[in-house]
Amino acid sequence: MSAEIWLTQLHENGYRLTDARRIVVETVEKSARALTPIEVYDIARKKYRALGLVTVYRTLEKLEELHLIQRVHQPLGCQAFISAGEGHQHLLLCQNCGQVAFFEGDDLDVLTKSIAKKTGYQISEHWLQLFGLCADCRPI
Amino acid sequence: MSAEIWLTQLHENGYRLTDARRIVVETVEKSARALTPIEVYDIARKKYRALGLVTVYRTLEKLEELHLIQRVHQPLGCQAFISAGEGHQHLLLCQNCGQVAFFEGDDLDVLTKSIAKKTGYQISEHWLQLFGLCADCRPI
DNA sequence: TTTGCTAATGAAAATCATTTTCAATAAGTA
DNA sequence: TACTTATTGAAAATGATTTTCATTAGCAAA
Repeated sequence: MSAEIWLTQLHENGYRLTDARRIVVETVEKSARALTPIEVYDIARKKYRALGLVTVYRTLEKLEELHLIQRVHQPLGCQAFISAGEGHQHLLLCQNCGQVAFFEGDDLDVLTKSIAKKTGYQISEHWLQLFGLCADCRPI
Repeated sequence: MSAEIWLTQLHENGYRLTDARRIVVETVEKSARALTPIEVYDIARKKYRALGLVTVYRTLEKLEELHLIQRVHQPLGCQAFISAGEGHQHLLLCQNCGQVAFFEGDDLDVLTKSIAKKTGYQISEHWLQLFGLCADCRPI
């Protein structure tokens, strides 16, 4: 997914294309790890000094609404965002460098059905996230 | 797990048993759904008027540290706590009433190993959470 | 092009959750 | 019972996020 596609998506949904939005989109889209609003602000401001933090919050909000980015939940906090994978994807986070990898939702169906039977719940969604060390960070 | 056991755990770890702690423990332990600090405060204060919100925060912090409660991550926020299950457990949340059910981590090993192979990550932890409607809330 | 409407902006203020500070109190041991 | 010190609640401080508002700029229509 490229920055252009994100901008097109914004435009098609009635949002105007501004310099501030272009910079925020580019920053988030480029990053291999999840970024908090402040981090986006700090990085983006290197290229666009006038950018306001409020605009970062507002742009992230819109990108999330369009499912172009997703919030990443971690033990230390849940304010960071990463580019959303296409389709139903799960996250794999490197605990050392923060790099995020995506993987397919594969088969949780069997587990889900068994849990539904045991608990009486009607299950409609699941969150799965793995933590570990990426190929670069793990010990040899 | 009963409130008494939690209090014993606190005591054994060098913490004093106070009325404030007893009330907070009882409130969280009794609840079938995850409660935020403010919710704990509001409920607990009905029985113990003098309770301070700060004490709620501090008590929850200690209970989490002793793994007696755990934080629950949800789309709308991640500040709520629920009594922790014993051993490695996952959560199943009712999207209507908020009730929380626990289930065993069962076998994610196969999936985990396959993902590790594909991505090159060394995987050490996983988070799995299911959402749905509990037996009482689901349509007939 | 140029114009005009209005969405979008950034700064400052407001809000909300959480943490820190501090003097008074009370738990639990000696 | 007395003493030590962890714990308390109130108030202040902090930090993240949201709201307000006057100004600016995107972009559709002329």
